[in-house]
Amino acid sequence: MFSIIDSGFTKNVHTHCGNLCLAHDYAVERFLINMKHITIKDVASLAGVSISTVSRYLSDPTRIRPALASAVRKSIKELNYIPNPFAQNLKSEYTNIIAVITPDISNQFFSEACKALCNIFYKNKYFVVICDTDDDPEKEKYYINEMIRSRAAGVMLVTCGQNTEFIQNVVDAGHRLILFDRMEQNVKVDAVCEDNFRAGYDLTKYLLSCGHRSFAALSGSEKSINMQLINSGIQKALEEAGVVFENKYNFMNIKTKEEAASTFESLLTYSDCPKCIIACNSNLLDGVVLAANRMRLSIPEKYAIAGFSVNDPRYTYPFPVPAIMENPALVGYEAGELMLKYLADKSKLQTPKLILLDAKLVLPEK
Amino acid sequence: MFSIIDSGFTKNVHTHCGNLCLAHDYAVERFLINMKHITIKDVASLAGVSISTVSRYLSDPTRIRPALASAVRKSIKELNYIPNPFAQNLKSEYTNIIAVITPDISNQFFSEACKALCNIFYKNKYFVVICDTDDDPEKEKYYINEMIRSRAAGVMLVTCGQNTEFIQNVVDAGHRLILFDRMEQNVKVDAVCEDNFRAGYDLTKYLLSCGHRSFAALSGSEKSINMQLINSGIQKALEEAGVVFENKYNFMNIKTKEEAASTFESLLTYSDCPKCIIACNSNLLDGVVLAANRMRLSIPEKYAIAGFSVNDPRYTYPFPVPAIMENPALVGYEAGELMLKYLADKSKLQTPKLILLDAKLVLPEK
DNA sequence: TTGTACGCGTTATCAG
DNA sequence: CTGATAACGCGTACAA
Repeated sequence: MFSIIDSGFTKNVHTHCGNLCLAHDYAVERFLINMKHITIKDVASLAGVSISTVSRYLSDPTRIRPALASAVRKSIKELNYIPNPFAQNLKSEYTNIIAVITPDISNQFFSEACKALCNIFYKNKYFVVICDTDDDPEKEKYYINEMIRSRAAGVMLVTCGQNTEFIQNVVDAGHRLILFDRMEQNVKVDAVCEDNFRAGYDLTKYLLSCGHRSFAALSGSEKSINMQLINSGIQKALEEAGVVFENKYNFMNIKTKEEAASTFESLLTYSDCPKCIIACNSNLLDGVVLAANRMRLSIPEKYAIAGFSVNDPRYTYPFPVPAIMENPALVGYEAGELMLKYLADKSKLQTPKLILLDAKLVLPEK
Repeated sequence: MFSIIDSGFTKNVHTHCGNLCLAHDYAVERFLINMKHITIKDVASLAGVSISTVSRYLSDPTRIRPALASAVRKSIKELNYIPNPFAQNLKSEYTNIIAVITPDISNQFFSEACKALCNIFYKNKYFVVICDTDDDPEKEKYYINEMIRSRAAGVMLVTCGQNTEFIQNVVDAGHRLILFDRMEQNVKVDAVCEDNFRAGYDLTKYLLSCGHRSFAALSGSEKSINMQLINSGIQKALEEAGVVFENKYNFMNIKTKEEAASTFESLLTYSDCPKCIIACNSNLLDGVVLAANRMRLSIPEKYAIAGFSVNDPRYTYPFPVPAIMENPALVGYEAGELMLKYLADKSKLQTPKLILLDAKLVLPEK
């Protein structure tokens, strides 16, 4: 990595496997005392061949005479030689770096998506670098710039939503960038997202079909595109059913699990408390369930709890909770596949597409 | 980044902020059509100055005549110039890359530790790169090798425990490597870990003080150093109290939350089922709590559940659960601070230390 | 098949 | 204060 895509891995086979286990005194001395890295020149002179012979050996050991090859191999082991990726890249201008830029690596959704991306790119001989932006637009810009500067082969981004123009310019400049999880409606860029509008709609339709008519909703940041889409979906379903959704029961900008729990608890003190509570993300759903457990509420007899979850609700909650099961691994996988397709195609300019993954409504078992 | 530590950031100030927003046709054309990056040479010729003048401008704009400085600035903007980090590093041999190598980024403990590391290094102008090894020794070796190859300034590693010799050699070769969360008892290397032996001991002592005398334990992989330490701690406390811990109630190698739940459920069918269940990691504790909720068990009246949790048990579980509260952010923070100290000291060889962070036993509120 | 020599983009040294 | 030039380590035409 940080090296040429097509030959970097071949080289590793010959030069890296276990090298460090055989650190020769000479190499250690040069490194520790002179702080000087072993170069191809050292290898060449020790092996008694020219630099190019070593270079050739690295790219394909069969291209040189067997006798020299073994001398070179010995020399490489002896000196514990590791090719300098910066010099390699200076020539090639290509790297196998894939940057994954997410707002919050400690969020289960993103960490699972990252995991999927790591796996898919590892298999395809790319090197994944994960960055955490804290949903800070400046940090996001910084990391994107740095990854472009590093000649990353591609950038997978979950944007905070406040770098619209910047992202458009990056894409226009010809860099391979794919959004995942969060779309940007005004940017011509590829994106792989879950269909959150549909998810909100489907879930609400189902709850209506169960006979529910009074709803409360808890959601995260109102700036979040996904929260907006989910809310639109919920609204649409309710409108179609002619159910009025009182605004005072639409709790926005709830950040933590505990905040969700206490919101639900205080909601229960209302005389006209809705019977069906929708939590619009995994964290909030956990919070609502926590509160229900604390209060030993009868679910789903007295109240119905529904929402969005990263985990399978059937095996996560102690009572029936119909929920849209998010699939971060699938989002990561699909986004990764799309990136791989672009990396394989040399063509850079394509009509950007928006891939919407189906929302999966998981119902309680009978 | 992937650039010189001391000057990379200064440069960013002048060259990167918002550059991409002003992509000039010329640059776009050169990049898209010729696939040729803009170099310092282009900037120099457009500005009508020499390469060295531009280079000087980049490192310190005040070092050249104001008139030329503004010409250079204009040229840089016009061409949307971004210094090539590979060329920079080829000269300097130093990077500000910090590699964070973890077994499973989707595990909450590690993702929170990574988050802490990202923050601390971002503040200190280092660039964090996260890698996921899946607890595969080969992947672990691969990533360590690649990061060394990339001249990473430091490597923060959560090892799978099967690369003992390899890690020792890396450290001996003078690379800055720090272990966190999991120690290696036979390697002379710095490590920052939670005191899991003490944690197991303290938790068990507390449970004994509550009057419990019959225990069951659920734990993860028996190969895991942390599981071993926790178990030793538990055993020690029990021995001291003269309580016999029946081996058949020591359930090892439980992997998933659901497996923990069903283990507990089947345990309840035993006629002599222990009254106190200890779950040795966060996931397993969640599973046991899930089962208890499902079965509406009276906790802590009929059974006591205790264990290890990443989250504050008082706000996570609907009933009292005494637990060792793991603190991944602190582990990350302390490990990061230690690395920063080493990076500041130029001295490379130190007696390695093992920093054990205190286990925090969180008791239910009265 | 092997070696020489040049260039990649940058920084640093040295002359002017 | 500025410009020419020599490195940095590697890959590769080109020459032998």
